[in-house]
Amino acid sequence: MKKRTTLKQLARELDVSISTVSKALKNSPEISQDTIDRVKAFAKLLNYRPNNIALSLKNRKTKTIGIIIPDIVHHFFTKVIKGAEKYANSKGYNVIVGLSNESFSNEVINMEMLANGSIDGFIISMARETMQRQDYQHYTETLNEEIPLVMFDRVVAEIPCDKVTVDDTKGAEIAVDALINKGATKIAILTTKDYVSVGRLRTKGYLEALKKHEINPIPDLILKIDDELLYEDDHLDVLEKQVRELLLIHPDVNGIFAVNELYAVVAMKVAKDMGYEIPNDLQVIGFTDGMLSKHATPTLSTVSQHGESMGAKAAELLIQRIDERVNDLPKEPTKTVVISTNLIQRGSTK
Amino acid sequence: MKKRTTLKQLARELDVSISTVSKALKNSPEISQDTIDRVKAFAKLLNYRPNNIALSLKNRKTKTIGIIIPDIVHHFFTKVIKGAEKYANSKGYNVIVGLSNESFSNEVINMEMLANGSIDGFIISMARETMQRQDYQHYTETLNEEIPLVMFDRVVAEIPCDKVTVDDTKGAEIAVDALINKGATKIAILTTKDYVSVGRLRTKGYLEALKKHEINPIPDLILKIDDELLYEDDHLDVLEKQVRELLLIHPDVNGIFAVNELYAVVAMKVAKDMGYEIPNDLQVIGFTDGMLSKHATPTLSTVSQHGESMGAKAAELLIQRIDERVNDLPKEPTKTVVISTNLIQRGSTK
DNA sequence: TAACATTACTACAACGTTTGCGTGTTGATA
DNA sequence: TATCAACACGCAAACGTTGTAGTAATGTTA
Repeated sequence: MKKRTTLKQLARELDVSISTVSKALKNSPEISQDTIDRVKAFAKLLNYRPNNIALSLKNRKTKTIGIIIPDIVHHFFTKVIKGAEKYANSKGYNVIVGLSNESFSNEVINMEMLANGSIDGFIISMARETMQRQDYQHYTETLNEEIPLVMFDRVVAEIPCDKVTVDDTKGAEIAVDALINKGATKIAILTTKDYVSVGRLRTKGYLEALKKHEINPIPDLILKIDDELLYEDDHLDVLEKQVRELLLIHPDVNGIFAVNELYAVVAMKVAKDMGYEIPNDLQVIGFTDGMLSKHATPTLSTVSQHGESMGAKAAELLIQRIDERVNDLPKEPTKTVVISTNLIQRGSTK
Repeated sequence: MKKRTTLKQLARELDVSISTVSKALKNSPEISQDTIDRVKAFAKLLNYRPNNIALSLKNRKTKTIGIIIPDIVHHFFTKVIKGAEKYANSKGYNVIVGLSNESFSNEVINMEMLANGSIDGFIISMARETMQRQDYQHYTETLNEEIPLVMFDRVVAEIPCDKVTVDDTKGAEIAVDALINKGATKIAILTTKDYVSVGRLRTKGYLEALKKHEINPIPDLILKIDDELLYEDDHLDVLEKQVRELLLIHPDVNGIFAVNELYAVVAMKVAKDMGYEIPNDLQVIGFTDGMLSKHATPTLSTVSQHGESMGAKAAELLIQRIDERVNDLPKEPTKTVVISTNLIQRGSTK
């Protein structure tokens, strides 16, 4: 294996010491201009570039952050990565992604693979299985080892770390409020099982909006979908069937709020099949602004989560913590940044 | 900053040498069972884990690969990452992602950030700007430094490295062939400017299918869209306008082949607006099987690229090269693996 | 009992950097 | 001409590992 150019090689060929070469490349005043020029010219010739690994070892920091997400084939997470990567890069950091694939053990393994010095900190959104199990040991261990950790979107109160979330409750409330103001009187919600924090919170917002308008919630209209394997192709059928049943039993539903865009699009599809005209007979609002919302027919009104901002904010918080740790600054109390949502009105509402 | 447990600490506390600790943890026969047990117990107690960076420095390999892609908010690339990550992880590798954002300089910067020892090899899909400029210096430099490089999807013949592509020409040909067999007689293509290799190749396939059926290509029906900024929201309007004009001038077009799913979905939308009924009046096939295809109305028939397989294959080729390099094995000639596409028939074709 | 083998360790170098400190050579000053 | 700065550079330690070579203290053999 060819070895890359090192200081040692430059030193040998130039017949000076390694330290001289190192210092010359850094324009140290200890070194004569003459030598500096010689060293630099030769270094350029041999295309010398300092070995990052050696630097990481010496400085005890890697300038790399790890992002662990449940799934990358998912517009929202993708946006978050983009935002985080952009911010991190601007600060000289690289980004390693780990995919938990919604599995607890994958999440643990991924974190262990990285927590051995490969990264300076983590940005994490919990795997579904981790939420179900409520086993957070790997997070606390990470924090015990003083590896900074920032959670986003799917967070949990028990872990004392910085967090970036969306105001799920408020976002849902605003969406349902909008449906009501646009004339919807009987509104269903397509949500997830309660262990998914975002599903729970958005359901809460739905209920609050109803309450505000003095509408009694009807249990039948609250569809808690088991999103296990939802993104696997076959399992959308289940969702379709449930929505169809709902509309058969309650044909006068004239508003649907879905906690993600996929549910919303599927609901629209079913409704259209059943003869509903959107948005006249039935108005629909989703959550998460992705490709589907933009290009569905009709285009889907949706609550935008600003994934890119979330990613950038998470990276910012994390890098602050890293600095704090490296420079032994006093520890600030952990904070939770709430990124506000906003409702994007499109064709699925009046 | 609290320091993590190191061999040195263990050694000091156990009152043995560092090497003894190191060897004990590896069950070296040089060390007595007694000592091995003591060391291991103590190591466990202090939660010792070897520092990866130190190992990377010593072994001169990082067990990390870099993936540079134009954009992560893109279903296809996301699939590729997923496939690559999965394979890489199974081989003990981590994945760093770099986003070029379609910009040449970002691509170069990202590669330079990583080519200083942070990674063992690259998996790359070219930025649009790089394709336009045809400036491949950073690739050749990387190869000169003997850093293995595997290109996928957007590849270029000039660079002597392993490649993973899709049979773009064949895939397009099959799609257009299918349209013809299903009764389409006047088929338009929505493609990109020629510097995008996949656009060029898919156009070629389109032409070949026409030729096979002895249909004369009509220049008007070949829409080469400038996809600069296409994924930025505003610029879809341009595409819409072009498709509308095409259908106004040639209202008897009864087949459309689009080189990606977004073009296809937009085309369907315009056509529906203009009163076409899909698939009866007009059949549409896209390329790349993503979320949009699955959930558009009607669902979109599409040529699947098998992104995940591509990613896995790219990672496999790369890791082979890394092994080859590390173990000083004889260099195999570079190879190009073509992943075959297949046509997924959905609602937009008869 | 001298020579040798075995056991169970330790020392050291190396991976590629950075940096504080030491040092030899100049030229200027007293 | 002895003293001293300034200059220009080298030395060595450190970051955390691993592996080779060396070494005491035993036990075995002739």
